[in-house]
Amino acid sequence: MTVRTRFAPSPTGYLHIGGARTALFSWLFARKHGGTFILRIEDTDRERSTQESVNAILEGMTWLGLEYDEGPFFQTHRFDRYAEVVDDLLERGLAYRCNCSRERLDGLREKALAAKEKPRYDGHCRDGEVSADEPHVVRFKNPLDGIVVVDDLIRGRVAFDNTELDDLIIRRTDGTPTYNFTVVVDDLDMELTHVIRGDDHLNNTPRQINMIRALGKEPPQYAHVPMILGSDGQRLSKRHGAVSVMQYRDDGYLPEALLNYLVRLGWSHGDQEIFTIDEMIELFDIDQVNKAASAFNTDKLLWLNQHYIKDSDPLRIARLLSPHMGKLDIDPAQGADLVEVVKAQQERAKTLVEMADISAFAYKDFDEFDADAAKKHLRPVAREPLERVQAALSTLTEWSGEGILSCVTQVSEELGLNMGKVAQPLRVAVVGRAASPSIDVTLMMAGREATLRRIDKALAFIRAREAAA
RNA sequence: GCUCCCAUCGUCUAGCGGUUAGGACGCCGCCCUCUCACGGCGGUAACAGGGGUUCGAAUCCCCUUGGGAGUACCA
Repeated sequence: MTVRTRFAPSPTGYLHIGGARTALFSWLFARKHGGTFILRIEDTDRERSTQESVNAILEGMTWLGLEYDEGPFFQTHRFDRYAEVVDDLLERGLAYRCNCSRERLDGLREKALAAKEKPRYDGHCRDGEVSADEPHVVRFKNPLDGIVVVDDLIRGRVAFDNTELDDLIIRRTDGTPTYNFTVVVDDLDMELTHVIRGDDHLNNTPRQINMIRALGKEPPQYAHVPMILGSDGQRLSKRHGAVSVMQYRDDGYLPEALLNYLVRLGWSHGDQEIFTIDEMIELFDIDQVNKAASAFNTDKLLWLNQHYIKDSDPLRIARLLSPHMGKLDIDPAQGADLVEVVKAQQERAKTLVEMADISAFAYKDFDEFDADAAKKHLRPVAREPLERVQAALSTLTEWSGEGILSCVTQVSEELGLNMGKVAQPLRVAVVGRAASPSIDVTLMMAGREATLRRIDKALAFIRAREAAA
């Protein structure tokens, strides 16, 4: 039997972290077993579904590299099929028309709550004959007794009593089908073997199984993955910190870092933390997935992102970094070789946004010195070292790392100072702040002109300071 | 309220009857060092509580507590 899994988001928003992980697990499971991964858009809620969301979800999947083999299928394109199945159920007496009023339903609900019971439809129309000509919904005839067992790949055996379930609506008054029903029809029609989805669907599963059985079929295997919580331990939701996966791209994260982070959220393979995509596919196993919800932790994502930035081909990083430079009004083609910049900054940046920020000095002058750095390093004592190093640098016939370094060491030796006493003021003068790659690389990045010019500026700064003292 | 699910360091987790309860992120030291990083070394820190079962429980069972989900003519 070929494995067939699906990811079935509803297009009522962007692809968020939780959805992305569910998609990842489904995708990995299919890939591991040489199966098929299907994308299905559950857009039966026509009020809230938007094309914009569909695009956002597709874009997110693409960015993460979670390519699907079939789909995307849209449920709104399958209304004829759902109608057909509802009619069949109706004919076979496994579903019935119901015209109970909103008021009656509300009353039922209130009464149940007052009696400390679970609100349930009472089956009022179950045996009645509501005409197809009057407004009505169609309800599924849920078994009245017995238990439904969900053999969950992650949770184990979970049993529900049929008396806890009621006759759910499968077709609305306006003729459109409802979620729990379309899922059943689709999962069956698409011949899914494994349904991997969020924990929040566990309670829907017994109803779905009952419908599947009514349709004369056997349910697929289920695996309900736990939720992802926000860093505060609260549930991640659209209104609570669940940001779009595309936001992570914009914030300078690499897709492989996000994927690696996500796969370790709720799943593990011994003590291993770093997984290539191939390793994930090879090692992933659904029954190694944790049962407990887990909290999203940005620090760890940051660590992974840095790891992947550090380990990646500089050429690729440069390509990904480019748009972030653009946001800083920098055209990387004008100035230092971006690939060289990446090589110099690879182990200094946790995100591409940060890398762009700390590399800007190689392309344009900064507005002002970082206050702390200037206070500490652009002091009167730094004046002579700066003047000397500037003089030495200006005589360099070739602007090279070796030449730059020898200027700095030579000046520090002449003045009997530690190299830091020369390099730090020089660094602050050229970069505007106290941290940058090694001094030779830094000056190479800034270039001869900018270096000499900025030293002038730093010297002016020191003189002004002396004058003020 | 009712039904269902869950519970190991702050966080992600290993553990699947016998371990000094391991790793990772973070944090704190030290080393490296022209700064920042990287890297190396070391440290901090957990079995929610209570009952059982057992020669022996983080591991199995029950209860409590605490989280979460569902309870829609949403998905």
